[in-house]
Amino acid sequence: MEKPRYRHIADFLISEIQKGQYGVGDLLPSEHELCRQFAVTRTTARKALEILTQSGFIERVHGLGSRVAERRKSLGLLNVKGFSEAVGAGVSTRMLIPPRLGRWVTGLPFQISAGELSSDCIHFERLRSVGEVPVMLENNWFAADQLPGFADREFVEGSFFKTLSRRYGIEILGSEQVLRALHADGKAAAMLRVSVRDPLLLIDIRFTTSRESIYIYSRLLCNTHRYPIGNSYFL
Amino acid sequence: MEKPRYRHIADFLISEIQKGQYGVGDLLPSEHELCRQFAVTRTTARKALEILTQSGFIERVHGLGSRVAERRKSLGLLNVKGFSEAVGAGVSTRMLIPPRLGRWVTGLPFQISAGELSSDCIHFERLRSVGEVPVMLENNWFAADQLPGFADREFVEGSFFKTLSRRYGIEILGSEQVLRALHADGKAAAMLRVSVRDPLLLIDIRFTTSRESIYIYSRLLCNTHRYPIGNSYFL
DNA sequence: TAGTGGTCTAGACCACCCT
DNA sequence: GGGTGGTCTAGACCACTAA
Repeated sequence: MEKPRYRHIADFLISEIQKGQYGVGDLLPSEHELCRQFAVTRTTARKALEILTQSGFIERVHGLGSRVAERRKSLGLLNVKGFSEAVGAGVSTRMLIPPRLGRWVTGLPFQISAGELSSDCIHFERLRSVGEVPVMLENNWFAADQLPGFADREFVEGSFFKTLSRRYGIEILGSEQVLRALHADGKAAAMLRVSVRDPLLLIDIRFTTSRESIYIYSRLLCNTHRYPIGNSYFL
Repeated sequence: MEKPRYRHIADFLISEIQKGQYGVGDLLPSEHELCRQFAVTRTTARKALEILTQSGFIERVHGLGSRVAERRKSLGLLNVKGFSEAVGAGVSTRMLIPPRLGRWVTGLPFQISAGELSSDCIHFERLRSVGEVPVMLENNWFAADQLPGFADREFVEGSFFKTLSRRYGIEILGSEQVLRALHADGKAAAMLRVSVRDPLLLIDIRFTTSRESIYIYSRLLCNTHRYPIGNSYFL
């Protein structure tokens, strides 16, 4: 039942990175250094570093060390290449409904657990644009009792995921997505500045996190006409 | 420059699985058995098995062994949960244009290399249905010179990917996808039995494979009205 | 050249599965 | 109980990076 030592070491290093003790590009302690600090052999220290590698926290360079990596390039479809990455400079985000207590969404293609439903729900809505073109209407829901004080403070660097990581030590581990194409209704058409009945892409996402009981539910409504949604990943 | 021993062992085991020496659910030789066969220590044998685990070839069960797994659950969007898996029994595939030499597609959001363009192109088109409902029109393109004799034989168990794996030893390693919602044009509407201007989901995919020079290009046109496209993965 | 990560050996103890 | 995988130790040699 005890956590293995390599897991302990990995968790420690991850929390250090999340706390900002090591910035992007910095070198983590070497394998031998970790062996000394935690009184383990290199096999064990290496296994810990391997976890960080495969989770995308570090890149290992032969002869140099373990370098803290740019965080996750493609986390499902939410990290939208072709707009927040590909387009880069011209991307902006406007908060339409700031985080606050609200009703749980209905109609998502995921089962929301009884535990979650018994908690209050925090919801917020944002509009993402490329230049002056609105391209994505984004809604997010999650259980309030797991993230105390969430609604009271600004996001870390304007990023929801950075806020989860830095403030609560929560990492996104994976996601489940359901995609549909549909006609724009009146409200969506107005928000995304398209015609009613124009085709839009609806993406429902359930993110799993490093805390077992916490899921993040997102619904993205995308105008893909000018900026299609890109997504890549590798096994 | 020499391949490490664990890589040798992993490659050997993968080729055995691809050749069908071990079927789904079968147990691979145990770690100790591999140690004997390849005259290595457990560390090395384990590292080989870890590669197979992370590539999705096997599942390891404590106290039992390494069991050959059902191949890849979520390979990008092509392996469509919510229809070919979720719906299961009622799924059918009809070959509209069997594999044959054709023109390279234009208009995909990927750069097709000069090497590929200088080769002939094999193309085929399939229609996938759930029960009587056509839900996806699928087109595939790839360089003919890399897969000799491809057009001359039937698919292995009706599966394109199984054919690549069993016949050519090629595994899909990852994919890059671009998504758009668009109006159905006349041809698409007829094929998918929807109205002209109904919203459809267009998915363009570039698959990377275990052979560096080989890519598979796919274009999927999906009627998501009744059967949305599902996709999940984990880091 | 000193320090780093990559590979590998030869053991050990334990928890788990099956019979 | 016998075999399996999970964890861990205490070394070794090598290739790579940076000063």
